[in-house]
Amino acid sequence: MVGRVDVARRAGVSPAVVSYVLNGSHPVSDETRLRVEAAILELDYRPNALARSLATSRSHTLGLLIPDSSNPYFAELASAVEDAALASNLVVLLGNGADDAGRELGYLRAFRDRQVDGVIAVFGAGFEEGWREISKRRMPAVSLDRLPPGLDVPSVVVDNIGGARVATEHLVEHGRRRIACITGGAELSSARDRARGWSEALADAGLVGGGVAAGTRVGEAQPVSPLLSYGAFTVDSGYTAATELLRRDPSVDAIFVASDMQAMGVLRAVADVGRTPGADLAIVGFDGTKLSEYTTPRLTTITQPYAQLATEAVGMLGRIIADPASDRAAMHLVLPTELTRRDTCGCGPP
Amino acid sequence: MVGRVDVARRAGVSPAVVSYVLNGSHPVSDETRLRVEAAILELDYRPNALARSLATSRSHTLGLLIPDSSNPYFAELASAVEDAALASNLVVLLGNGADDAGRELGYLRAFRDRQVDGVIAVFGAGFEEGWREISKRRMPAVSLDRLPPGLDVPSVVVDNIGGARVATEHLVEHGRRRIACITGGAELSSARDRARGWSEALADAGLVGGGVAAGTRVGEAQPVSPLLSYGAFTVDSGYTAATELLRRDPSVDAIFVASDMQAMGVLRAVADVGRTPGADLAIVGFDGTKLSEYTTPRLTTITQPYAQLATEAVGMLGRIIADPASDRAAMHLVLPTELTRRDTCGCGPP
DNA sequence: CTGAAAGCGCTTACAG
DNA sequence: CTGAAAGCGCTTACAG
Repeated sequence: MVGRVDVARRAGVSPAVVSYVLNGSHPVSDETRLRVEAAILELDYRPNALARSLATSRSHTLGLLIPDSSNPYFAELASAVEDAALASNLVVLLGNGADDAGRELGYLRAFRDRQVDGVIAVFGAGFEEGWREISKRRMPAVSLDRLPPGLDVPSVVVDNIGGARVATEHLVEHGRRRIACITGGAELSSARDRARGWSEALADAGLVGGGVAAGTRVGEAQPVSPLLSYGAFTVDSGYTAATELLRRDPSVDAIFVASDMQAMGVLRAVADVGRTPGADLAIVGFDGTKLSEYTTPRLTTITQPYAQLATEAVGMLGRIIADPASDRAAMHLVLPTELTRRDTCGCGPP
Repeated sequence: MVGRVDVARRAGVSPAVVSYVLNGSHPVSDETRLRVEAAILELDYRPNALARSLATSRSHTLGLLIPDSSNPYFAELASAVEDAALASNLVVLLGNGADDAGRELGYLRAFRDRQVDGVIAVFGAGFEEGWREISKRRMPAVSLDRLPPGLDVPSVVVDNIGGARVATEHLVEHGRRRIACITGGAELSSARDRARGWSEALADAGLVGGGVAAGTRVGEAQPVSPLLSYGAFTVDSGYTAATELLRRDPSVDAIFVASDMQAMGVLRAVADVGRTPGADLAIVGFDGTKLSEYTTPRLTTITQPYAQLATEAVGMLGRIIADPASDRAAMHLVLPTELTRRDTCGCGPP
């Protein structure tokens, strides 16, 4: 492998000078610079990033922790983060926590060992242990998509309560009266806040169904309403929940589903029991994944601003890296969502 | 940050000894080992992987290049690779080529600069330039999911021709006579081979529609049959292609769609024109993504062995890394697919 | 503007 | 079994 020394020799300068022209941090005469640049090109030299990182304490690498990278929603989110990282000249080290606290912690350590400049984490099972590790190691980090239970950490999330309210209100506008909610894991702020928004909207409309034990912490959230079902943000979970819900209470005339993946499962379950989405059962999802546009019928959903979420998260991380002493507790960003009207709510053909 | 020297001081030994117990590569007295281990625990010391890599020339990091990581099929494939990598104690550096040759090359360089132990690549647009870079830099690498046009490189792929044949034959068994094919980009071996399998099955059954300019290279593949449509492995592409196809030729009674994502778009298009999948139009997809189980109607598809593909790819890469002089040209693996019968083919309710 | 030298945090012959 | 020392490939004061 050709190294800096080879370039120096070829250009007839000292190795240090090669670094100087590489980094442009030091004055170099034009004539010398040209010779070195020529040598670099001729030898097709590329500096060893590891050695450089060791010397500079900057790896230009970002650790990204995702709870389930094969889930299309997270895949879209991760892809957006990667784009934003690339724009900041950062390469992504990817960790799929697989909703396992041990695995999440393992990746966090692997990231730290490799001296990532920072991490963007969507924690699953191991939020508390994970964040403790991050704090202990003083790693720059921002929590994306969800908030840790009871911890004050830099975060970028969407207005889950607001989005869920809009979704539910839209269902109410369509004349629905018995509106259920199928959401994700009760330990996730995103899942709980979406249930909360649904609950609040119902209360405002004078409808029954509310009561989510709002503001609860891990373990405390209970499906206090028979119309509310906690599960997981997966297709299977949505399928199971809807099957169960419709069996238990056929009078349900609408469902706010807190993720598109679950909504796809719900659509399947609804077809199984012979109901017609958009007609005798209105449905609104959450996420606005690319796929939501192609379901049959088309899914009405709450669209998240992926690119913006990613850009803001990377930006926030950049600020923390630049100024480690910055007040991280004050870094919280909540982005708005948007209602995308399609067919399952009743706006279009069933 | 606590370093090896701190541990050494605390344990009352030389820094070298800390390395010895860390790596277990050198004899150390039990008593000393215990003292060092205690110091490591007390100081919560973790070795700097960058420094270690610089000294050992092994980064325990793998570069994974994906053409579109937000596409659910690739997300599942990437996730499988990550699992396999983890099992081999490798962390994944992820690059989303975004079907852009320049971006692919950029990631390849970023991987090399960071001294990845090897790369697993699913090339999009820049197969040739990308592989040239890999060869020039002598990076251990294996091509996953597709073969480069005209290049002999280590690869792990699925039996695309065979799978497509099975899919098409199944359609024939259902009594279909006018069977179209919607596939991916004509420059991709996977897309071409699936079209080829379809064509061969038609010929075997004495049906019209064949002719894919089989064995073609980039740019030469032409949609020689009006029943064959090249596009891209995305939902939108599938939607567009099916809309166009059904408008042009309403007599089509079946479609073999070469990817599940496209099939989801096809399902949407079919609903738009008022046809009924599984009844007056049979459909079989390809990939066996998790989502395919939840479409309405349920998608019959050719299932790929994700975990096995990933494990074999990582294993092959491991062999190349272990023995750089190994005969890479001889490393080719083709795994079988499986027909998953559901509803869109006519086996189940429409 | 240029270069010798120390340092980044490890590994690993080699000598003792 | 233990340790001093060279080396991995860079960066960056510091002196000239």
